[in-house]
Amino acid sequence: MSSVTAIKEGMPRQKGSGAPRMKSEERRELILAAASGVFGERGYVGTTTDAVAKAAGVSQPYVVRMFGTKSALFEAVLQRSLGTLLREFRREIAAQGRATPELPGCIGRCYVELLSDRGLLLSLMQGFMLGADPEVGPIVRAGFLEVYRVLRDEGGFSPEQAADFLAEGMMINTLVALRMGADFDTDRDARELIEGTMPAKASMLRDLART
Amino acid sequence: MSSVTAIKEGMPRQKGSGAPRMKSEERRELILAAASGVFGERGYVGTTTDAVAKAAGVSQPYVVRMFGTKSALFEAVLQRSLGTLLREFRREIAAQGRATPELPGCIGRCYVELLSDRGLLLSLMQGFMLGADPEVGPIVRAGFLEVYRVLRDEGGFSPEQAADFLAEGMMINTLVALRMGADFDTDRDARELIEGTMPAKASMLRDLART
DNA sequence: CTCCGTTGTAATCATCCGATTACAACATAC
DNA sequence: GTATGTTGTAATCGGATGATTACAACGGAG
Repeated sequence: MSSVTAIKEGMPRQKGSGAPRMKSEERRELILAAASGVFGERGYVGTTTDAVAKAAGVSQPYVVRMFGTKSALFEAVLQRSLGTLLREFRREIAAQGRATPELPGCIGRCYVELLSDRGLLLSLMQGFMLGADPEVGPIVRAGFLEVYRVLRDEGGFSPEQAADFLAEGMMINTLVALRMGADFDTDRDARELIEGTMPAKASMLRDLART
Repeated sequence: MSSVTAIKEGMPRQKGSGAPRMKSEERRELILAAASGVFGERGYVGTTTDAVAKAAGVSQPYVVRMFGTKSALFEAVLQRSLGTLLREFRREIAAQGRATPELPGCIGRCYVELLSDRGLLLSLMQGFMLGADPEVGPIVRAGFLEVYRVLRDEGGFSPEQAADFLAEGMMINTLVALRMGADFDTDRDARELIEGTMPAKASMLRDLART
C-alpha cells in the first residue's frame, strides 16, 4: 500500500522501546493527579486540556475523550480531592477519638500534611472561586458543607470550633495560592505571618513555594 | 451583497439622543468599577474585555486602548480595591484609636461593610489565586503583606491577632465566592456556618448571593 | 468658519483551545 | 491465522478572544 494510493500515510509508532501500554484506569488516575496540579496552579479557565495532557504524558485528545469535557475532568478532580480530604479527616477522627481535646490540633496537622499532595487543596480552592458557576457552584457548596458536617458531627467540634478551623484552612489555602512561602526567607513580615498561621509546619510553605 | 454598490458602508452615529460625551477620567472610573465586578465574579482568565466593556457601556476596543492590555486593567482593579480597603481600615483606626479593645471588632465590621461594593473583596481574592503568575504574584503578595502591616503597626494588633483577623477575612471571602449565602434560607448547616463566621452581618451574605 | 486633539466605534486579524474525526498499534478470542 | 475491542495519536475544525486598524463624531482654539 505504499506508493500508488495517494492517500496520506500516517507514519506512526516508531517508539520501538517498551511501549508502556496501560489499562485505562491507571491512565485515568495518572491524568487526575496531573490535572489536580495544573488546575490548582492555573485555575479552571486558565488550564488547557493540552497542559494536562503534557503533564500526564499523553495526547490532548486522549484527555478529552476519557472525561468527555474539560468541565467533567475538573469535577472529577474536585471529587477526588474532596474524597481524599474527607478520608484523611475521618482517619484522624477514628485514631484520636471523637471530641477529644487533642483532636483539633491533630486534624490541623492532618490538613497541613495534605499540602504535600501538591494541587489537592489548591484545586479545591480554585473550585470554591467558581461558586457563581451554575454547574460547579452547587458541587463545591455541597462539598464545603460536608467538610463542616464531618468536623461537627463526626469530630465533635462545636459550630464555632468548626468555623474557626475552616477559617484557618482558608487562610492557609490563600497563603499557598499567593506563594507567600517564596518570601519566607527574605521578608520578615511574610515569615512572621506564616509562622503565626501555621507555627508547626511553616517551613513546609517555604519549600512548597520553591517550585 | 444585495445591491449595486458592493462596498460595505459604515452607517455611523444614529444615536441622535443625548450622546453622553464624557471625560476619559470618568470613563476610567466607570470601567474600573465594572471590571471589578466582572473580575470578581469570573476570575482573571474567565473575564473577557468584551464583558467588561458591556458592563461599563462602552465598546471593547475602548477598554483595551485605555488600559493597554487586559493584564494592566486587572492590575489597576487590584490597586483600586486594595487602596479602598487600606483607606477604610485606616479611617477606622483613626476613629477608634490605635490598639483599643474595640478596634478589632470595628475593623471586622468595616471589612464586612466592604462587601457592599460588589467585587471589591472578590477581585482581590481572585488576584490572590494568581500568586503563581510571575507578573501578578509579586503585586498581590505585597498587597497582602501591606494589609498585615497596617493591622499590626498602625492598628496595634499583635501578630497573632492580625493573623486571626486575616484568617476570618479569607473565610468570609471564600463563603462569598462560594455563594454560600444562596443556601442561607434553605440549608440549616449553611446558615449555621455563616452565622458562626459573621454573626452580626449574616444576612448580608444572603442578600449578596441573591444576585 | 477651519484645524486638531479627544472620545468613541465597527471591522478585522491572529492566535489559542476544546472538541471531533480518522486512523494506527496492540491485545485477546476464536 | 482472522476478527474484534481497547489504547492511543495526528490532523484539523470552529468558535472565542485580545489586540489592531481605520475611521467617525464631537468640542474647543484660533
